[in-house]
Amino acid sequence: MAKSSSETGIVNLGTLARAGSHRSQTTPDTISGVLREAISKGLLKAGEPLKGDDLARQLGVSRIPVREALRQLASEGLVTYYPNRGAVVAALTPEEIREIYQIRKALEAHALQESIRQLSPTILKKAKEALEASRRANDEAEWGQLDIQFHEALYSLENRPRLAKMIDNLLNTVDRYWHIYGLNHKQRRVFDREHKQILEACLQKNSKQAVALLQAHLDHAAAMLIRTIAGGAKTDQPTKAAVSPKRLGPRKPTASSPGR
Amino acid sequence: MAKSSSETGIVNLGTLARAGSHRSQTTPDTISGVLREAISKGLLKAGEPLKGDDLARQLGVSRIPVREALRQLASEGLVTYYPNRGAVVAALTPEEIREIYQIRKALEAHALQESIRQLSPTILKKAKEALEASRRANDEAEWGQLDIQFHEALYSLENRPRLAKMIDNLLNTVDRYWHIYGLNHKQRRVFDREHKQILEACLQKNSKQAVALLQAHLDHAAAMLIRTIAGGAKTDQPTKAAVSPKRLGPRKPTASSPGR
DNA sequence: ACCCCGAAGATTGTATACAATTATACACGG
DNA sequence: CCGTGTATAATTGTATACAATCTTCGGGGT
Repeated sequence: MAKSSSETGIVNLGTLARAGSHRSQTTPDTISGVLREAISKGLLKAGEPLKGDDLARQLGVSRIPVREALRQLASEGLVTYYPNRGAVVAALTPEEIREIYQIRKALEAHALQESIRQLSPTILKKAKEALEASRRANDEAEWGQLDIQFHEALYSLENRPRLAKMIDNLLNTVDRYWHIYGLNHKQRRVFDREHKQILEACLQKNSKQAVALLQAHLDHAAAMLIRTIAGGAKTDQPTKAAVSPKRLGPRKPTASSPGR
Repeated sequence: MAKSSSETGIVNLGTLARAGSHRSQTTPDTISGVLREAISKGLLKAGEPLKGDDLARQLGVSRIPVREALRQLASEGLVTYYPNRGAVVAALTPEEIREIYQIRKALEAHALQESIRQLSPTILKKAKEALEASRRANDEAEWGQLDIQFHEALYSLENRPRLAKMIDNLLNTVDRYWHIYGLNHKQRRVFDREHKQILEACLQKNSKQAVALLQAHLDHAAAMLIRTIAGGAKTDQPTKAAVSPKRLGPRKPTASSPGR
């Protein structure tokens, strides 16, 4: 078999698979985990084709489990599936990002509201520590992790697995744009102050204010991100205009959603 | 090959596949559509194993596309996947149902709030018609369909595909319990009155009240459903205790969720 | 009788092979 | 030069075959 055209990017997924904490019980889950991380961290560019053969070879498996992983990611919205033409990393329009942040606002506000009455000192301490650690973080990725830890600590998601999954899913979907533009870094000051305010409201069990502050925080983040993406000359790919190496036509992707 | 043990229930999926509107572009989507419908309509009982071989034979395909469909449904939460032991129809505990309704409340309240300012007369008329048609509906399923139409008309989900998908997904997940217990029928009066009130608030563009009424409506529905399930001697299966023909052990299912 | 162990059957998991579809390159006619 | 049609290559989609795992059932030991 002659070498396949483009080796699906610069990233070595095989390495990621072995190095990372992706030792799942099943092969497709391992693969979807690796790809999820690669996508949410911005290592794979939006629009980039995810070819079954390439991925399979890089990961040392056949295309069957790869297909299953891709289908799962498609169902999560991280990947767009074009029938008979394969999967590409999902590209989000500013409008979609806006929608996602609106949904996040609704879900996370709900999560915090429910959580705030039963916030134990232990949890509050954990949130505070994440916040403080984030001030000392010295790279983008670490700050992002701690940001998420801070938020999720306050939400008390342990007993609400569905809510947790939905929020995580939305986070994963937008995360990469923060990484790509290095926005976390630029906004650290602002976000840190907002986090501090939210935490204070939680300490005072002032749920109304905490929720309002959280919503404002998410609004700011969304506005920042959308402004950067829409306005920024620099779109998704670092230098050259290669959004879709093999550009995929205008055909619509599978809805894959419940039909009503 | 000797005949496989149990033919995956009483339902003839092959028929459903050909009869219904499940002519999707891809085989796995067709299959997931059929199964989604069968599950959400309550034709497949909670805990019932979904064996790859059976489904493949009934649908006239191989197990490969079936596996992909099952994985997608697992990602949607309609099916629970036990590694190396296959998939079963997801069983919801009262606690999970409560969680789902809380999430629905958050999402649908958001949807309605955003939608209400731009509700056109056309849309309001459509909602009203659905409501009126539901009064004339003479079976469970039809009423359910119109109920959903009424709600979704008011939410204006056309421009918010992710939100639409998430709401639909939650609906699909809990729907079968209403069908199984025939609860829609018993609650028609109450629900109809509540729908009417919501519609009136929308007509007056009173978004605050409309949202409050919607939330109360969902709270009532959740309470009703949970009371029935938890209290009802009749659990999920009609007569005999056959929740899991081949009972699946206590091993945990795959999380299949983003790992943090 | 009970429990532990092992073999047989059933079922899932995946690699391989092939069919179907789509993209690409190139010659041809306008 | 440009659009069009056709051959070729690349890629996806799925059936089949086989390996791995799990469940069940029965025998031997206690």
